[in-house]
Amino acid sequence: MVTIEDVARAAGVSKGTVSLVYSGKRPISPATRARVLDAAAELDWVPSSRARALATRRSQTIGLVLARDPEIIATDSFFARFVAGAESVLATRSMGLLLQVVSTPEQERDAYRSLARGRADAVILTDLLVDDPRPALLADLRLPAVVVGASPDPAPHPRVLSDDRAAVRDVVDHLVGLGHERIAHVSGPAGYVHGHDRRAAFVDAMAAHGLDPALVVEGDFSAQSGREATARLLDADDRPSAIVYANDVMAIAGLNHAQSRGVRVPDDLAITGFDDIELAAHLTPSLTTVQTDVVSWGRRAAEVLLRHLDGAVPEDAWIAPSRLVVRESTAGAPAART
Amino acid sequence: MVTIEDVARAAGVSKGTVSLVYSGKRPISPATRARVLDAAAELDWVPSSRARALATRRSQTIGLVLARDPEIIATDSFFARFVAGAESVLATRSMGLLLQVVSTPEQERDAYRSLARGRADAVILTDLLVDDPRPALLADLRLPAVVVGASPDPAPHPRVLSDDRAAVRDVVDHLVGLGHERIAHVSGPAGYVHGHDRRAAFVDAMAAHGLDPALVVEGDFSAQSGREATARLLDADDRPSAIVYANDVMAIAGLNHAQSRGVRVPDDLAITGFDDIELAAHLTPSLTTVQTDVVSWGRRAAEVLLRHLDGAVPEDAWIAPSRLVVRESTAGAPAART
DNA sequence: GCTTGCGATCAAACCGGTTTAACTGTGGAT
DNA sequence: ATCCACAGTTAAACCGGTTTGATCGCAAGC
Repeated sequence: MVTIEDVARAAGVSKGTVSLVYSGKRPISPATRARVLDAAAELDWVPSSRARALATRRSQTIGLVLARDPEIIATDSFFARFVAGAESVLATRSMGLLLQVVSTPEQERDAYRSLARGRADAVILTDLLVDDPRPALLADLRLPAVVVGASPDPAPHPRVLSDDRAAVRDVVDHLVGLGHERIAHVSGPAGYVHGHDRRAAFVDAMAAHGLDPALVVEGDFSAQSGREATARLLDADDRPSAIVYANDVMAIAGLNHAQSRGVRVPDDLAITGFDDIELAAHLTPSLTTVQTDVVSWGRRAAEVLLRHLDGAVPEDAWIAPSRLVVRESTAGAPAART
Repeated sequence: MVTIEDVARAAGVSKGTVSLVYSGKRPISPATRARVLDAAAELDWVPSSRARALATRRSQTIGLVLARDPEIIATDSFFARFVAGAESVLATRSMGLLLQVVSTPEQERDAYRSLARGRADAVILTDLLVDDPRPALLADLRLPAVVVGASPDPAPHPRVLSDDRAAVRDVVDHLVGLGHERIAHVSGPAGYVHGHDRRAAFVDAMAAHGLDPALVVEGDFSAQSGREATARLLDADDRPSAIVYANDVMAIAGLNHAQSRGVRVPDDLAITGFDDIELAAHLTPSLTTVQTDVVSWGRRAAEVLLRHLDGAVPEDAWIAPSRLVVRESTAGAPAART
């Protein structure tokens, strides 16, 4: 394996000089620079990132720890889009994204500790729990971080935020505008901040219209749970004329379940999703949903972190608010109730 | 930052001894071991992975370079499931998965070079192109690798394989069994080995039944392309009575397009997908498809790589063959043709 | 003519671990 | 009593870069 020493020898300089040629931290004469670069090219030398990481105390890596069951990550469209967005920014600095999937709280703690001890320069925190121990842990480990999505307000870390409340309000306004009054909500897991927040936004929006926001069922973002929640709502005495789902997957499963028991969508039941996954536009009926720009979330998170690492004062970043996309699943007024 | 030196001092031993306590490469007396562990716990010390990486020439990291447009990665269900599977194995050795997304061939080359220079101990190769330069590049860089899915036969790297041909044959057999004769195929991009192979398998299976395998349209796995390919097939003079899609997303988009022009599924047109994504079972009609265990792919790929790194002779691994899952989109015999 | 200043370079220390060759003390064999 | 084997430990070299204080040659300033 060829080292900086070999390059230095070939160019007739010291290794310090070779290093300076690459870092540019001190002036180097054009002649020397050329000799060094030639020698490096000749020997096909690339600096060892391991050695560089040790010397600079930077590993050029951002950590992302996912504390979920692998199967759930798999079905979650958020994950892949977010990672793609973050990477598109990190790549410009030739930084990498180090993924770790853990299943127990101890594993999670260890993962963050090992990241803090040199595997990563900073981490991205997603899926915040209502009482999440991680911000405190990271502050303790002195590991720079960015929090994606809402987090408790006196935030120790910069955040990437988007106004979901407005989008939820738009959805409810849209349905009310069509004449719906009994509107139900299938939420995400209440333990998560975003699930919690969207549900609160739904309750608020309903209250703003003087409607009863009691029809809320908790789901877990899976198709299975969307189907079950829908069944529960349709079995109720006074079934809703519209259901607002916290993501598209649950909405699609609900849509299908409704159709399978002869409930017509949108005539008997209006349905809205959240995310705007690729398939939402390709269903029968196509799905009214809220378009979230998850790729931008990833991009912004990476940007915030890079600025942070560059020494700037960490600042929250806002994403353009999610946008309601009206399609067929909410077309027309609700059928007259009996 | 507390170092191994501090721990050694606190325990009254040399740093070499501290190191040996953790690596277990030489016998250490129980008394010393206890003193060292106590001191480490007291000081809250965890070995620096950067220093360890330099000294051991191992970074405890597997690289995964994705040469695709970020937006496409996002829609691909393969990616998240595969990563989850791989991580579930790597986690047991506290290894990480380093992701890099690149968009140009030069970036790709650089990414692999930098991985080879210490960022990763090995890499996973997915989405092989028909004439992929990467196996040769990696061999050149002396970077251990595992290839996921088919690869040209005198393979320089161990592979993780699954018999897609059999699954495609099952699909065709199933449709022929129902009485279909004009069966079309919407393939994946022909530049990819797996897309190429599945298409070849389709052609073979049709030939085995003495049927004309000419109705093949190339797609790119996106919903958009599924819809367009379907439109083209349904516009043809002699439209097919069944369409075999190379993935579920294209199949669902095709299903929707057919329905939107009044073609009944499965009565007028039978449809099959490939992947068995979560939503496939939750559509109207639910989708007949091929269940691929992508999580296992990821798991096996990681296992092969770890064994390789442990010094074992690299060996190909086989995944249980994909399984046909019959649902409503192919129910019943085709309507009588006019 | 002698300092002063400065651009260019070098040697050595350093980052924080692992690994090796050598050393010590103890008990068993001869 | 002497030698040997061996478990337990250490000091020092090493991994491959970066960074710093010192050095050197040379032109400008007085």
